[in-house]
Amino acid sequence: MRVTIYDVAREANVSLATVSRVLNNSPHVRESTRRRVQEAIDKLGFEPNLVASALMTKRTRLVALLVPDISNPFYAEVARGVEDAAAELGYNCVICNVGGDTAKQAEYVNVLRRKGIDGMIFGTANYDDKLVLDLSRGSYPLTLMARDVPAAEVNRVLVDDGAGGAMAARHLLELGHRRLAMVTEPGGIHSSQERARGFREALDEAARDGVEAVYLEAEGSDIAAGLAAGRRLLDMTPRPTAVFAANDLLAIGILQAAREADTRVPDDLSVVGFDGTVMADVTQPPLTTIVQPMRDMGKAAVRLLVETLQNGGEHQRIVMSPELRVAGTTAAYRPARPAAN
Amino acid sequence: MRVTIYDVAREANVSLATVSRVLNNSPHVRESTRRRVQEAIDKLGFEPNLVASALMTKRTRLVALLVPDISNPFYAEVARGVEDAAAELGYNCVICNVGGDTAKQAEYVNVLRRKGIDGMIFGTANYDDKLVLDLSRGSYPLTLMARDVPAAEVNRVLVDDGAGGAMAARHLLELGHRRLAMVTEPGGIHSSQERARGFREALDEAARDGVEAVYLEAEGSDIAAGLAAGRRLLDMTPRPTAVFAANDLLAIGILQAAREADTRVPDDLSVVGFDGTVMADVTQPPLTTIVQPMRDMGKAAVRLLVETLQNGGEHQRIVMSPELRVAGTTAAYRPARPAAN
DNA sequence: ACGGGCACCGAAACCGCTTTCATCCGCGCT
DNA sequence: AGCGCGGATGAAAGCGGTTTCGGTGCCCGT
Repeated sequence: MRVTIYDVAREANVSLATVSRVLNNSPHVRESTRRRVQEAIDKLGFEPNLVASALMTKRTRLVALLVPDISNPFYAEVARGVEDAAAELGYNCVICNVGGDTAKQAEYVNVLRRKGIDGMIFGTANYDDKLVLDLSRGSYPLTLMARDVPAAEVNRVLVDDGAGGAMAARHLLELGHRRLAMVTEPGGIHSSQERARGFREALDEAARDGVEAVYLEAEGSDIAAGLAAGRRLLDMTPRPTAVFAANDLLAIGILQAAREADTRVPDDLSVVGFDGTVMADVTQPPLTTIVQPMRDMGKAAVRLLVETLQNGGEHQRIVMSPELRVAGTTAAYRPARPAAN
Repeated sequence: MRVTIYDVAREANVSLATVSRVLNNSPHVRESTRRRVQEAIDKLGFEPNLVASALMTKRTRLVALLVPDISNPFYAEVARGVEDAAAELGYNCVICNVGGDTAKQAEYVNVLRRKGIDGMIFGTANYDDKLVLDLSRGSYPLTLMARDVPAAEVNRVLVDDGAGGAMAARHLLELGHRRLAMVTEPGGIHSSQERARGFREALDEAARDGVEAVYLEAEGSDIAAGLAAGRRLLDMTPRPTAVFAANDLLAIGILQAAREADTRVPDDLSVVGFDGTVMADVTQPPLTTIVQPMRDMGKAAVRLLVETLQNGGEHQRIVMSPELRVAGTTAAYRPARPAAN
């Protein structure tokens, strides 16, 4: 049987209450008794059972992170930030892969709450997520990551997707490209739409000198979808000279399509991605991309969550800025295509 | 105040004990009472507090996964498998990034135990990890992943690293390479040494026809370390025509070094990696590598853990086989280097 | 000398569930 | 009719802490 607070009390000749006070650094305990208790604790090697404590205090110091898929480098990077910050603040972090499955997500949330998890970070909410709305109404501590649910009363850590899209557009325009394409993620993925909006608006602003743009919706968010979209793109006439993909994986797929078609990147086609995961560093050439501060986003998410856990105050909203990282897949537009290589 | 088992008892006109029996599917309750209780539960929307239950049963249905870094694609993939299997078995999974820090790891283990985590999966043990040995002596449920601690009484899920190394060797020999190199991870990383051993032994076996091999220890396990090692490698005379790297990141670094040096892969240099992470798919050319069944390893690790959690039986040991995946970075040795391109 | 206030501490209730143990009841058997 | 038995149920004791509430003892002011 493990040593309990009771054993300590007896050893130190005090009551349970006093031991508990010492454990919790209550100010109302004489220095001499505190020392006596501490000695008993050390002598017996007592380690408080946090489950028991949680039953009374209703705090497990556990938070959950819900993501579509932890093996996706973007979420892995976010998770790293989350766990780092959580650990620093004395929390542990349970991870859940919910895929795209709403029912699964609800099930997770249910058991997590029963297990006493103090709060959650959603990296996976839909635009009008019913679950998030319900939780927020029940004032369960929440912070949303990267995806917003406008109607909910919760914390949020977002990235300015619109600004990111605009960065991509301006970068390509500055390189002299005038026939552009954008490949978006399918369906109602809000961030993808925002990126497209920012991209379009930045183009419109510069439209005086005849910029054309075509928008393609991919069938998925992964490399395969990017490959398919890339093929379609390269079949167009006239062909775009530059393309902006809503995430790195799509961009990588497009690189592969270009290689298939013997289209040289960046000579014949410039490509810009979005996210800035490690994957962008290992392509050849390395991918020019709009990078999100993934780790910092994760850290900020926990900080907000823990803040409301401890002070319960107003919900906060943090919007982070993405950054253009120019690498090898973008180059100045060259009007005359060189003779067949 | 949330509804408790006590409210249900009153509503259904039974005692707490009976409600508890219904909740736990105890056989000793008459069908009619079971139904009555169930109705009360539904009516009140009762959801059992698992913290309270854990206090009594000593089971939180929480397991922990300790890895050096979740943002490393290898561990992210493993984590995915772990979480999937855990969820299937009714467990949740807390993730910890321990880096290489032994003290940090001990600290994690300490608070996890206090929080009542049922068992742990170590993806991060050293060869003679003191902590693992202590835990195993205290018969705390454990399973080791990918890294072994021979002296410990625990479950383990391993990959046959030696066999993997041998596969790499045989593949390169079959392609006609005779001047080989291997780049290992630094220090006492057991798996890396095993891979080297398997590689060497397979070479020795075929050594009759004059095979040379050089072994290089990288300064780290990441791309940068691979790049540095690659540079050294390419400076050698005579230069190896094929290289086996102890992991994909090192291999990718070597590819980058080759590109710097205008050495064509696979024409002038064949490269084999180890792991089979997504990163191997996005290099150009895609990396030939020895793939580990990362997800399955994660799943198996949880299954063993949960098994000993529930039945407490003998500790098991599973050794999985890696597989050679031939992609674009390996090609037949061409004795005469073609004229300058 | 005496009342009031404060710092410190202990007794006991409590968090919400599980589990043991005793009780009760109905039934079959002799 | 009396007895033993087994299955269903309830009372109560935990699990290991936290927290409230009240009681000391001591110091201070008057």
